[in-house]
Amino acid sequence: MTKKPNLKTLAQAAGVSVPTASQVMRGTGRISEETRKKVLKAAERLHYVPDGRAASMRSGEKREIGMLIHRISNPFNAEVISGVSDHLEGHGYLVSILDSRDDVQHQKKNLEAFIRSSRGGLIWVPAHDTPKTTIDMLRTHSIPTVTFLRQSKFAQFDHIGLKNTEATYTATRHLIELGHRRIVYFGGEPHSDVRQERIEGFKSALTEYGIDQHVVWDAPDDKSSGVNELHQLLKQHPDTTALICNGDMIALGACFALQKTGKAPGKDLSIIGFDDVQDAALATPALSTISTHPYELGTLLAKTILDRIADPLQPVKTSLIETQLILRETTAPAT
Amino acid sequence: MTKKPNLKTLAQAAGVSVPTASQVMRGTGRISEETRKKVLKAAERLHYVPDGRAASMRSGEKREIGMLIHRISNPFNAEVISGVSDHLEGHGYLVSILDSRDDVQHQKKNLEAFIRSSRGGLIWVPAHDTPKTTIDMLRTHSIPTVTFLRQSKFAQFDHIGLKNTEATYTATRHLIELGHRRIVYFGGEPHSDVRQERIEGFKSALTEYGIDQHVVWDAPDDKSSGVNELHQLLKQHPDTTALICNGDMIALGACFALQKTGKAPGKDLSIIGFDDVQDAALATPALSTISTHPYELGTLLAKTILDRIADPLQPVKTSLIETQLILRETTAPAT
DNA sequence: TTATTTTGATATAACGTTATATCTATCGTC
DNA sequence: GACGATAGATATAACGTTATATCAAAATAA
Repeated sequence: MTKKPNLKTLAQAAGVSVPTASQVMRGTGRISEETRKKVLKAAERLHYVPDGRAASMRSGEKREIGMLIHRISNPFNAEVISGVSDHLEGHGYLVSILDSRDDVQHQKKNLEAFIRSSRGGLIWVPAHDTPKTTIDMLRTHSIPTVTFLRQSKFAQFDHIGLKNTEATYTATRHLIELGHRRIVYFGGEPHSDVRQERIEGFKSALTEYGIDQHVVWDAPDDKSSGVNELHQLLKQHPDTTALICNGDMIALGACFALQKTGKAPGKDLSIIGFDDVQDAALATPALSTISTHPYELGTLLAKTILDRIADPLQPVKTSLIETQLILRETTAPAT
Repeated sequence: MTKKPNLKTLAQAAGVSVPTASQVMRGTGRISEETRKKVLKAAERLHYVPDGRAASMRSGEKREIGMLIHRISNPFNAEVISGVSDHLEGHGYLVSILDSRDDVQHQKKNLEAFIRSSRGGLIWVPAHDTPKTTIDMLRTHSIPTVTFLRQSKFAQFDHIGLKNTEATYTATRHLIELGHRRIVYFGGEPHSDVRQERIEGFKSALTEYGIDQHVVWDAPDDKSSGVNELHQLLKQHPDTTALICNGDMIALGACFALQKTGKAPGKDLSIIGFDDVQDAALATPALSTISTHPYELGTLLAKTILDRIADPLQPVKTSLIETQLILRETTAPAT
């Protein structure tokens, strides 16, 4: 087992100096065709790969971007990641993912390690209730950062978000025009800012049509919670005719629970989800939902972080992505 | 915007030498309580964070493990990742995820960048048809590597896998004992070794019971493919009474397609999935499936890579995880 | 011809750590 | 009071790169 080759051994093998070898490997400087070939040949033979740590430390360039997100298995996030990776790989960056599991402890640990590792930038979905100290940590080390989905209360980072208020406003209005009057906002956790925005759109549509019963139901955003909580909800508010859900998963859970009791989503209770995950279109009945454009969001994130890295002092930017109401089979006129 | 503090500025601020500051930060060496406090105070004030690149380069320690997997959004993988992270974070490692999207081009790019970045180890699901050159690249740089799910044909790495053959053997046998005779292996891609193992178990059970019709149906492992391909399958093999599926997603797709045509999974066609994803239990009807133990698998992966790092020359180990046949509502006696 | 530029290479220092060796007090021991 | 041992600090070099300055030889210009 021979030791790992470095520039020194490579230079010796090729019969040139260390800086020359370095220049050949990077394609910079003035190098004759002859020595170029010599070095490349030796590099091939030795399987030489530069040490990114040393290179980055000396040059100050960081060719790695981290994404710290709240749920790695969320299919929406997976699409975003694809968009980010495709764009950044094209610019020579490595994109690596960290999972905070929406837990501030995990998040803190990950961020500390992240800062130590000196990457080029951070694309981040802050965990719920992220404390100010965590934000300060990032600010202090002036790491190029873009948040998405959730915006930090405490610090100004570049941000790409969704037009949440507009989205739920449109969805709620659609339900009202179908004749629904008892509409419940279903799911999400109380502390979530994104959810707050969505609730705002929900309420403003209701208010606009003179409906003053604004029911909001807290529940985790997953499928099993949708199953369990729907019963509670209907027990407490039996006159409910429609749901605006905080996510597709809880919406699908609600559909499932409804069917178990012999009722039909759409016919007996109109349900609108959020995200348009793959399952939404494939469910029975197919779920009406609000579609975002995750891949495009990813591309925009990539561009934004590159801009920020290129010019760290430019003013902070916020972009909001349009959403689209997709009507499938779980929405119908109120009876 | 002041410059990033380093050991030198920290040492100056605390009025000590650089090595002393370093020792305090790492808690090594002989340090008096007095100077310890001085340094820690200064570190706090300056928000000092060590540069992991420099530390790692000098000490040779790499406190970061990479996971390169084929589908980041796969809920099974998410569980594995949790298991790995929980264990490795406890040992002071940062776990970062790379997504190959099961594409050898992406995989190669990612691995090259990975090698440059000099991490401590790799936990890897090789993409389908991973070429020998890619394996050689890893071997040449002698990176501590553990594969899981899929094993590399060309190189000997530590490996954690599933008892695939045993799993499908048991499942198939169960179907036969329920009276089924026309059983089809449904889904997966022809090149997959894992699938090959599963097909082996499937066939050996059939053979054991004297059934010599061994139908295997190729199809991508996602839900929409299950929906589309089931019709083709039933057209070509109308006497099919049961399916062993290559994954839960395609199984759920098949259930869905069946229901669309007015038939009932379980009653009209028995279906067994693989993985036991969250949706399997929540579907209507609930999916019978083969459960693996992803979190435990993750823990085992973490332990294995730590062992390998601790002693790179020890003999290669392979462990296979037990699976469990979970009977829900999509399996019933043949009529 | 001499002066000047260009080409192709190299020497040197620096990035921020940590390992190793070294050094001075102070302490305990007989 | 002489000696070795130890506590607590530091000097120095090294990890593997790249940026900058430098240099000799060849090419071009005056």
